[in-house]
Amino acid sequence: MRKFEAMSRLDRNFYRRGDVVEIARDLLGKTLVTRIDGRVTAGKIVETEAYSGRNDRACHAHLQRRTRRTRVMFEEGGKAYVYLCYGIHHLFNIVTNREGLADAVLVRALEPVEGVDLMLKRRGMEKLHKRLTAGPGVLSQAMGIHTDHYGLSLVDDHIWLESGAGISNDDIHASARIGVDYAGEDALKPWRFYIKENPWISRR
DNA sequence: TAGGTGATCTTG
DNA sequence: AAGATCACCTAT
Repeated sequence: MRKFEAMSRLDRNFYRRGDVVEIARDLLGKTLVTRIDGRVTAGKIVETEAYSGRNDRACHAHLQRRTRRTRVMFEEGGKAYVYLCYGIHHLFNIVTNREGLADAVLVRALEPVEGVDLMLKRRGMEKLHKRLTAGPGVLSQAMGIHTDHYGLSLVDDHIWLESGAGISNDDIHASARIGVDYAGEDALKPWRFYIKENPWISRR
């Protein structure tokens, strides 16, 4: 039996709630699962960042423009927003909120749960090391997520999330988001969340 | 600390 | 049409 089979898949009501910051916190401890070409990999989410389409210059959709890249963020919550960053890295985001309200949560780090051998192979690594899934670019590579998955429903059978034991507020640390200095004062919003003391987060 | 890499956005 | 920018990662 797989470790996550005792859990249950998050449904669309989880993603369609209106408070993206709350959802970013709730996502800690949930398990992200991919089944690609019939092969399953899974990891527990240990670090996230919230992005709001309104009043947040760090969000790609904050100007309300629906481009080929930002389009999915305006769709109803529960879909994958994957984009290419710095020409190299595929970053995986979870779209939230109702149609027309463009919020998303970036998944920044995972603790490997299943399919470690396949993750290592995708990463070109020999041995298990924190670098396997600590960081938004590397975790997407380990899980096999790339821009072909743009717009996929997270209630479907390719990429989805499983519930898990919740993380108590005492065990969650909030801090400023990483790499968003261009956003001015919005860069100071404490919208990065991670599980305290967890060895798999992307930065200390 | 610097450089790679390509989509996206801004400027002229 | 060209240049700047960018939710990163790896190796010195």
